[in-house]
Amino acid sequence: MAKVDTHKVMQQAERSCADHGVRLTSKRKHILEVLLNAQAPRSAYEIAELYRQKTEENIPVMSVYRMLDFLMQNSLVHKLASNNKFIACAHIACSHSHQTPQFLICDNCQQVREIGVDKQLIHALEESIEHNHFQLNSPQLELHGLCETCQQES
Amino acid sequence: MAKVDTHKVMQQAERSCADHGVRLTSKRKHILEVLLNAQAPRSAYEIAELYRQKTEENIPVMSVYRMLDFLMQNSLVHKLASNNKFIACAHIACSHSHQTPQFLICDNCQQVREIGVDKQLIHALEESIEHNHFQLNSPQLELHGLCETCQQES
DNA sequence: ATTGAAATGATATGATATATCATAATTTGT
DNA sequence: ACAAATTATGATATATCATATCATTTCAAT
Repeated sequence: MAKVDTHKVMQQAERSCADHGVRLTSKRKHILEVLLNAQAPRSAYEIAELYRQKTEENIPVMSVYRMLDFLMQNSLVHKLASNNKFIACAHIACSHSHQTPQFLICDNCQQVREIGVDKQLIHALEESIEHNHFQLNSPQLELHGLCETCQQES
Repeated sequence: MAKVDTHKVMQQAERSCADHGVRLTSKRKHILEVLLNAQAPRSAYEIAELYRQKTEENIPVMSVYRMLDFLMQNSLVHKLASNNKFIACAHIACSHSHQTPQFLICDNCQQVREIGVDKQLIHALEESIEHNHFQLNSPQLELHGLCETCQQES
């Protein structure tokens, strides 16, 4: 997870929500900040705990799930289906529109990189799949392996 | 899920286990048969229920998980991480060695096709990823969308 | 200020998965 | 054929992830 300028990202997130006429409430902001500051993907329950530490207020896990849903709908957060954890989008502050995210998940340290897989490659993948008469929804890829640091350790 | 000759597949599974010196017990066989006969991926709890119907014997879910682990280790079953369900490998009876599986998951009818994505494509994907200094474990891809039948219905 | 809509809380419960210790079945060495 | 060791399975408890539902609060528009 590359370091991000949390403040700048939050500003961009607020602007993006304002532009879309949706409300980035202070609780939703806290959730997003928790994820931005996290060093790895977090489960909803972990997020609730981090929220408590950060704000000294309890938050029901139910609410965390709802806020995560909101943040996902607005492309501020992604869910990693392969381990049931959530991660802040790495491209909130980027100007370009969001493409389908691709994740490299380190099975040793759990860190995740959100990469832009070559567009042509994705396109080719889609074509290959449509040969099978299958209509792709959203080709979010989650690829497991070892990050550079953890490769060196072993 | 294409129709398979269950009997033939089971024979091949037995041979494969024998070759590897591992025990395909009758309970493990039942679990595999349940998945071979299923029309879609099943959760461990669903498998336990199907097992009961098939054999008229109760089986603890804990045991189901263990047997699924065994079957996965021996490439007879795959787990779909994106929906926490299990599926029999579509290539048990194929002679060629198992490659990394790629799944097309229909979000409408839940059916899954295990396809061979073009090898070159996978290779290109791996290269792109290694540009990011990431060492891929096993690029199992799970792609969500609509199968041919369900496209026509909508 | 009133009202309607959206957000959040509270509570319950369902669904998925693992830890751990006990028992049974199978294999192995003699 | 028997005992010991290994492997497989059972039983029980509990952790973890997620959703359903109804109540209350907050916010925005008039």
